[in-house]
Amino acid sequence: MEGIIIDDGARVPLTLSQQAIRRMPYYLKYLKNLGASSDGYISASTIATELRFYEGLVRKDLAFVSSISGKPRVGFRISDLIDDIEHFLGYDIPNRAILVGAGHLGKALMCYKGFDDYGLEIVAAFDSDKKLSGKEAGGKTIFHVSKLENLCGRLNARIGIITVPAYAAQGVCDMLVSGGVMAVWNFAPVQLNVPGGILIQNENMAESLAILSNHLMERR
Amino acid sequence: MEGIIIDDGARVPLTLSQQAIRRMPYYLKYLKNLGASSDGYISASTIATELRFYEGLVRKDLAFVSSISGKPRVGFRISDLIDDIEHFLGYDIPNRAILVGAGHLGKALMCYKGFDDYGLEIVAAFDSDKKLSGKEAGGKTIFHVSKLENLCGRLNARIGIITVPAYAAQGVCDMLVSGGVMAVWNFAPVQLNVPGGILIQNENMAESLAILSNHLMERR
DNA sequence: TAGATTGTTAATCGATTAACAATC
DNA sequence: TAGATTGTTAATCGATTAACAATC
Repeated sequence: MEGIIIDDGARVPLTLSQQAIRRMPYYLKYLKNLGASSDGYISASTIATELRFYEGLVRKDLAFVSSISGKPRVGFRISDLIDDIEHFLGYDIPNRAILVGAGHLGKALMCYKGFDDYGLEIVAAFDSDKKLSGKEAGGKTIFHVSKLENLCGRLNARIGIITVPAYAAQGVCDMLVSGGVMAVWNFAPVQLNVPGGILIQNENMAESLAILSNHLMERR
Repeated sequence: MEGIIIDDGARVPLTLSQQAIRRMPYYLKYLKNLGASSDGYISASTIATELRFYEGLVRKDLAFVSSISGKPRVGFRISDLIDDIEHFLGYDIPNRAILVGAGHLGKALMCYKGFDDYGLEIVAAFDSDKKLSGKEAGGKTIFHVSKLENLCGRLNARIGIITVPAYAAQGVCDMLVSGGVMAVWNFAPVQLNVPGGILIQNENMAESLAILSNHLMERR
């Protein structure tokens, strides 16, 4: 089993699985909602019960991100856990992003206030429609897509968000990569090709709809 | 190994894994894009290369949804595959849905044209803001949320789409369930509780952002 | 102390990946 | 025939789940 061995012989995996990373926002949200009592303590067992995860799973997840061990009979200090998870997820250092495709979905994302909580900051948007150039949505300016590669680096954007139609997505992706982004959040229903080291995170609603539809089929 | 044994002794799994279901829209999209040559044939090997899946995986997936076997040296008839996948996903019988929460994201979904392709039809929307009652977006009427439970059944909606803030999501979910939906597409960042038999499909952007942010952390 | 909670180790499960035999 | 493609079987991998020993 892969892992690093630290001083006292304990063994910790080198990286957290994607699924485990996906669980982190749920822990964070739950812990933050405890709010008032946030100078208190909480046990992994309680978290597991509330979120319907297995206890061992929660313990493993927390052991990985937590800077300190939980105390037997007491649990973890809530405020410490919150800090540790936010640090692990990098929410303390906001990630700058540019968005391409200022249609309905693109504008909805530009207007969404909640990204602050997730350390995401959309700094500008781009669209191929010249009528949109110079317009604003959610307080962010929309530029013509021809300015993308130039502005991307100057804006210091590390994330590109793609909300264009499927047929245009690969072209946009290439521009984002040459503009210097290191991760792409792709809402278009296509598999994008990128050089190694660039992360593609697909938010493909077609996937979700496939699961929903399949479930309804089975219920007939 | 679980499975049913059919006449000729071949063994086929009873259900397709969630991951496999998620791959279906990619197959479908790719096959449809072949367009012009769609009275032709295609091999699983070609599909695998194009979509960057393993050959065996593609074969297993296609064997499950395809009504007929592929022919050695020839492959599958494209139009047959398209029909089979659309049938498997239930895209030939549109699923009626109601949406709750006509904010930016809710409106974006109401205005999105692409759902036709995925067999989803949003028939109405609901919001707690009385100023929105009677308004329209994407050609669909917005009703006050107090009418939800009554209208849900009458509209024959089987899917409920939740685009309200996190704190309101569970309440909305309960209404949808008592209104008779059998599946919930949840955009709020919370784990919803539902009775057995109801499917919850989470579209939690916080999960994706966690992965993006974690990747950028590691690149530093 | 007894017991709640911790972290760890081993077993199970399921999907992916690789290797192979069958078919036209 | 030789070879491309098929479907199947076995090996690998990794995550979840269960069981357990350690700690205050």
